[in-house]
Amino acid sequence: MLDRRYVADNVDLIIANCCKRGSTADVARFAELDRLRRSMQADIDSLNQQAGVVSKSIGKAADANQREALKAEGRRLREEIGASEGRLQQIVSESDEILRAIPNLTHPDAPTGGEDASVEIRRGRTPSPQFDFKPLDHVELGARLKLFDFDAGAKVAGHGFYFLTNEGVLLELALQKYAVDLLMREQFTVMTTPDLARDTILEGTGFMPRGPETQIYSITGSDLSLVATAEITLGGAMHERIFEADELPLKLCGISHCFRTEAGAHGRATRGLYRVHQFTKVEMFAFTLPEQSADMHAYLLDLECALFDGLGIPYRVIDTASGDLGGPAYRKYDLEAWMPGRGEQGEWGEVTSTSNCTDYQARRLAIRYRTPGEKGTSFVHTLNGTAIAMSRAIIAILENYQCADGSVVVPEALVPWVGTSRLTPRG
RNA sequence: GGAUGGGUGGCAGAGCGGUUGAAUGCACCGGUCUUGAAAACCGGCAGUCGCGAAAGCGGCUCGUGGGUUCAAAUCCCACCCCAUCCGCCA
Repeated sequence: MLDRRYVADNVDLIIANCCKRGSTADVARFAELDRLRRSMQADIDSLNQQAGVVSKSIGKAADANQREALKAEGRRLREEIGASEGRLQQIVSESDEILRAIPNLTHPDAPTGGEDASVEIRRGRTPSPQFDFKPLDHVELGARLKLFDFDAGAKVAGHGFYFLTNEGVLLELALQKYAVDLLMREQFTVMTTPDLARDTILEGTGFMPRGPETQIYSITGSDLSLVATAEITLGGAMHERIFEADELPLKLCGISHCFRTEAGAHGRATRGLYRVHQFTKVEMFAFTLPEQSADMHAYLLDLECALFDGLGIPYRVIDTASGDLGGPAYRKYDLEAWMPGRGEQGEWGEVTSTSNCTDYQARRLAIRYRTPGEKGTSFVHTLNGTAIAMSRAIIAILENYQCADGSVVVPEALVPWVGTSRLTPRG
């Protein structure tokens, strides 16, 4: 959420930004409502003041007659106030709804436009593999190696769910340990996190539970939803927190399951592990001072690169275009890994993403910091980044490390935990 | 699921229906003292919204929402949250 005052004072700028972002938020309507709100607030304030004066005078009334007259006057004023407040409340709630839908500002260097406008800014250290055979996709590889069971997943929970089996499990555990080890070396505080969160926390983080187009599973009869990412819980963990400036930046890393309905995504790259309703993810999250967030963002991106370089997976880095940033992000970088088994010739597929949300999440989550010697508090900046999303990392590993005989080499970095350097087909 | 207790300013913690936006302590800021620091002492110190160029003025806020009243942190109702104990349980 942006600052109400800032939006009201910069309507043209905000409209232009919404346009870049592909947001349909009715900013002009917001501005109109906010003007109305201000003038009504002024009226109510003055009525309140009058009522207060009347109330105080009752105690000093000369006689019973005067007292009754004053009481009547007070009653009349309060009724008038009540009516005005009702109308004001409607205006506020309508304008709030618009305000919440307005996306964050956009970094001036972020490319403008839709998905096609996104810009590749970097390649990973590992070149794309050249096969002298027709590479298989991860579904086929996994079937031969018995790494997952989609039939059982569908039987138990429906399409989009799966069981990991055998070394598939070891791969996932290895990836988690690999990511966590690196992040602990980088002084992140590692934690496992709740897989459910209150709707207020989801909303504070910029997710919309229970809408018609929601990506979120909700628990009926409660205000809880399954989290779509640990970003929600890690950000929510500091709800209403006031940091001392010297406590920042704070770097957290959370392991959670992620649940997504993927509403409206049917038919699009739904094969195998690519788009599933549940996966496990190691997520990075940072709280910073405003002046630290740009550097932190670059740092999170570097860590994502280091993780995938360390796995020997080819990837490219995308500077996400304005129309694809979603609500909270001010700027976003995606890592897209090369997936040789996708499509006809192989395709890039998103494996991680890191966003600088500036103060957009912090405002709704009420996460602030205090600077010694300065009055008041300011909102922190929040950033998030995928360390490793298990399902997609597994796709990238299987497809890039496959051999002509259907075996798959285990990335050097994972061998200690997988316990073998090669996965071979089982009879 | 059952029982009890509790939600007040950055924290801790008082609070009689009107003079309490809120005692007190801690923390914090400024000052005196000191070579410096500590201690002691003096002073200041909630947030937010509106009007205003500013100084300032005014409103609202004591978990949330309703109610009683001229007037509610204080009385009534509902709900939410937190803690502890009991039951169940990995």
